[in-house]
Amino acid sequence: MKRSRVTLADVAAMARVDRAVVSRVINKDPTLNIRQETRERVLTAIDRLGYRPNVAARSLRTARAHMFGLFIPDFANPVYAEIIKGAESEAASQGYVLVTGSAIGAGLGEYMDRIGQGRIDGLLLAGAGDEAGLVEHLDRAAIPWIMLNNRSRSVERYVILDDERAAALAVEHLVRLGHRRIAHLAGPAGADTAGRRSAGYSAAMREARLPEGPIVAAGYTPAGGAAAMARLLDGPERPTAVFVANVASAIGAMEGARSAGLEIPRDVSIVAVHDLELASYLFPALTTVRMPLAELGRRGVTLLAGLKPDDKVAEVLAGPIELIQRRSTAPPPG
Amino acid sequence: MKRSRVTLADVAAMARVDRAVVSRVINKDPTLNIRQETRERVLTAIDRLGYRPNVAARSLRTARAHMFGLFIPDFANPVYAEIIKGAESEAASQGYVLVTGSAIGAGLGEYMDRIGQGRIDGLLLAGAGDEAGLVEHLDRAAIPWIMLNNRSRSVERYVILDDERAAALAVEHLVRLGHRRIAHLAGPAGADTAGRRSAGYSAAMREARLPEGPIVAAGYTPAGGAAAMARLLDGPERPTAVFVANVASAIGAMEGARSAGLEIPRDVSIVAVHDLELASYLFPALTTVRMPLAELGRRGVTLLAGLKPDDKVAEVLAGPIELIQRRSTAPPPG
DNA sequence: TGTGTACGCTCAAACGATTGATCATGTGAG
DNA sequence: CTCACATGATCAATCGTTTGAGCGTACACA
Repeated sequence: MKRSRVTLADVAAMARVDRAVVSRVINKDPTLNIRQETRERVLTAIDRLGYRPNVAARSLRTARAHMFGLFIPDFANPVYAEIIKGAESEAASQGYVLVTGSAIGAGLGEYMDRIGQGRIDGLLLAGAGDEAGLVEHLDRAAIPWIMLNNRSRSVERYVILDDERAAALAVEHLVRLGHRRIAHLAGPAGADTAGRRSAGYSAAMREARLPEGPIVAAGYTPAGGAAAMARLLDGPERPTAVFVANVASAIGAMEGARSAGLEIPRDVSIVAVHDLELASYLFPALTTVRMPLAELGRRGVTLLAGLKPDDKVAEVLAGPIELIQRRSTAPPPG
Repeated sequence: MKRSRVTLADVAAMARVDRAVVSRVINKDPTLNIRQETRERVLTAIDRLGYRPNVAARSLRTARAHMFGLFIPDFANPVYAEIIKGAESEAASQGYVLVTGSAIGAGLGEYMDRIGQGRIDGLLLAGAGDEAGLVEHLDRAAIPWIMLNNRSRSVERYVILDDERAAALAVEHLVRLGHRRIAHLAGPAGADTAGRRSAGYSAAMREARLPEGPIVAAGYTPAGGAAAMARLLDGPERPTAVFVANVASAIGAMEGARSAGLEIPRDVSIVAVHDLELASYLFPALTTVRMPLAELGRRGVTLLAGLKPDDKVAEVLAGPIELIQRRSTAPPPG
């Protein structure tokens, strides 16, 4: 491993041209008029020396880092994996590097301080809430940012999915199977996605002229789902189906139902929002509503690339939302 | 949102000192001798102007980016989430930013090109194989790097876990329950972890004076696990227990067993390497061997911070490895 | 009075790439 | 023969920080 500290000047010297020429060749500057032979000398020198541009110098001069950040609450939640994939591939095709970070033992504020100024050209925030001071922190950083999957209360700067429609699809599926007592295992009280899915649930129930079943809120985790399911099944009129706001809670919800001595789907049907590969391997395989999460990440990057600090973004991403029927839903008992 | 392009010079002007003083105050330069009053003027100015150091300029000057990279194959694999968490928190406490990326539609080579030179001070590679040209790419980048969980064939530059011991713990658990026909659902043929876990399986079987059951390799995915399990159960002498090399494949393996009409653990016991929150919510809850994955990430960062490009690292991380007994293992039938 | 030295700062040269301005040379038109 | 202009480059300022070296003042000591 040899300490390669090759600079533009080294390349220029080898190719017997000015540094400016090398720079323009690398950046394909259209104003550059150059002989084919000279260009080749430059290219050969770059190759022979193994030259790679120094990002710090370039960023300093151009005030652009060609890097976007993506901030998520937790890597363990597989739902974010999809978003990351979409965002990464779109960033790559636009010539940006996407870097993903999460807030472990540190809020966004501290994270932004460590990121510093000029390291990233824009920030995507997935799953962030309306934490106090969040917007202020972002604005202090003076870079464009967009929230994914969260309609921030304070500013118009978000891309979301059609969660209401996703919820409606799930509920309609249950109604079509013949269910009438459909409960709702909702997301955490503060979360915007949770609110929209609950709204979709209510709308669909109204549409079907059914009374809203019991509704219990829980975090988007298996543990939360299990606890909430226990409470749902505790009531006098046990629901025959449950619409779960998130696949992670649904995994816990299934366990909760089993602990209560129920068999899925014979005694209770379960359908959840967000599809994962995992869903087909659960027992029973979980019926889900697939959302275009990768597309959400992709769209976020695209918007970010063309965004100025004061621009507004308020978009509900159009994209395929479909019910993936598996084995966790069936007609009600009796 | 105001375009904050505050520089050292602005701060210096406001505090009526030289830029050098501001710089030294910020970096807590011990050689700086300064009056308390002056220091306070500087601090106030920084605060009033909302100054944040420009990372590009700093990196250019110091040739350090204070950023480490972590490269993983796939965000969807929850095993990496643990590694990321450990690495992120350690990086933060050392004053580094950790950025995680994966190779989506691009190999490490292209990724490194986009990362450029000088953006990161070191790279952690988790789950990378011995792909051709990998080491060359890394060496061209002229930064320290370490492989996690993979004993690279070509260079001594890795931290791994004691996979053999993990496998032995799993097998011993099965033996203790009374199993004698213990099959092995191994990892992908090329993977180093797979090899070590298989070695551990063989050693433990030998120790118990049991014949090695059928061994089938599969990728670390649910789909791979399901297919492999089908083949395992296809033989003449059906095993009464299966040691699965990875929790993701185990999820598929459980489904494979069910498809074959078997009940877990009544007909077949299953134990897998790597614990996840998810494991308790599967049906039946999966017995696993917990490995110190977060510690692996943490250790990687620590080593990276003190590594010079030519240093060697070859470490088997000592750390707690324990069997988490749940419901997927029981005495053999009969 | 001269000298040593500690204090509390300031000066200015880097770091490596980008880019508007400039320049030398050759060619064709008038 | 001169001017205009295209071609194919070069020059040099600039981005914002860091950091070794330097500088003025005050005070102590001989």
